[in-house]
Amino acid sequence: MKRNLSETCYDFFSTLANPTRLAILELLRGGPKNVTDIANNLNQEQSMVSHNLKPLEKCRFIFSERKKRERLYSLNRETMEPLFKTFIYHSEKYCPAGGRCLTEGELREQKRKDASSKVFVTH
Amino acid sequence: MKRNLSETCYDFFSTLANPTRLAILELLRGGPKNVTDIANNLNQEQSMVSHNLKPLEKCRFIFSERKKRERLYSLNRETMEPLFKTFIYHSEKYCPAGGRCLTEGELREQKRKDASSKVFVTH
DNA sequence: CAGATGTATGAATAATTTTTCATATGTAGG
DNA sequence: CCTACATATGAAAAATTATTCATACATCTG
Repeated sequence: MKRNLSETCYDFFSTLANPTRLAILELLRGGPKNVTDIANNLNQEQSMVSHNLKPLEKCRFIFSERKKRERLYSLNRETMEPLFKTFIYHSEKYCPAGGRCLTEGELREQKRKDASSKVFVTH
Repeated sequence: MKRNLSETCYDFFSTLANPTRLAILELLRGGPKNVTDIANNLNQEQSMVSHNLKPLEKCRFIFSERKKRERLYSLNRETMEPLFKTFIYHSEKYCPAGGRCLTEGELREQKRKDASSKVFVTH
């Protein structure tokens, strides 16, 4: 029952496509934290943090273990660091507009640059 | 005006978090295609394909160039291949359930395995 | 075991995103 | 310049996802 990339990737990327969850992942780069700490750090409700931790753990971007009363969440660095690295490389090379995607005008400008510097690749 | 990861990553990952767009990216691994070809291959409306091509190009996951009447879209392999590679590695190691995220039961089972095989990392 | 602390859950509402359909724009050829 | 082909766009409707709030559950401590 092999499934193709586009099917299997969807959970993976949609779990990452959320500002709160990305903020949690970034926070956990600094080390394991419990739910309350995460909520305080991000200025978010505890229940919202819990709701968002669930898909992150389901996809195993984070791990968790109980420690006394609390539950410590930690980052799956093996996956997340390469992912962040690819993002950073891409955004620095292709999206120099402060790391975000391009506006219409910026896109036109980039395409012009690409064309003149032969970076443009059509394969 | 440096922005943190969680802000800048959002466009990047949310553009990938869509089945149609993932299918387009996968299709373009096979080489450049025009809009009509993509629509036919995916059995989707042309307008829907166009709508989905836009964010992909905005984030520069794909490039495009006009060729006579049509417009040829091609994959930014430099970004997409490492991304797919990270996904495949992750899903094979952490989500052996056919490449998708885990169900409740599967997650418990995995955590048990992690614990016994010392793969579990808390950092 | 009662209370305190920490976390998870369900369900309603709110917000965002996707899809569709009609139509506009852009380009090449006769 | 008229027509056909190729692609893009806007706006409404549909679908999905996020957020909130109340409350349940689980664990530790005295």
